[in-house]
Amino acid sequence: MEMGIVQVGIGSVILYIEGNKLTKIELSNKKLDEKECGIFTEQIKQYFDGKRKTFDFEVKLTSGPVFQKIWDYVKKIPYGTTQTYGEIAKKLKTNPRVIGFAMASNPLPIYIPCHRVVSKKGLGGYTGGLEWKKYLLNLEKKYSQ
DNA sequence: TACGGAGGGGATC
DNA sequence: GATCCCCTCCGTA
Repeated sequence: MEMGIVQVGIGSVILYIEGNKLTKIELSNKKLDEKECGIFTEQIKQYFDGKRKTFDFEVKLTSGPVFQKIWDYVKKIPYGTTQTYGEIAKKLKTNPRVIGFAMASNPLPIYIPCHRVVSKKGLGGYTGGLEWKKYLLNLEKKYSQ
């Protein structure tokens, strides 16, 4: 299992790579030492520089069919925009509750832009902490203009 | 089989 | 507005 670390303004992004595929992304609020790891760290860096809006490396997702569907849909939410749990639930003919659960168990934040999924009333929650969610939304807002 | 989770909407005060 | 309550449902243990 290989590992890559990218340092960003708010903390560090830790990437876990198995074979040629990204298996897990972890968000840390600590400043960790950077560690290059091929296209994975490269694309993440570009994303945080506002130079990249989509990722095209291989990933490994292991979960049930419903979550796969939800993640696939979330991946298609355009850069710089947001959608509510309710809207997505309606599109996929399921419950907002299920969407929330899918986001919470999503192993690949950023790659699957769950920060673009917000609650109808506010921000909703975020696995790596709400600071990250705000940071990412702000970043995309800044670079999508 | 039971349980919980990053929501939503309606009823009520 | 602010609570409360009930809906609903997939993955994990």
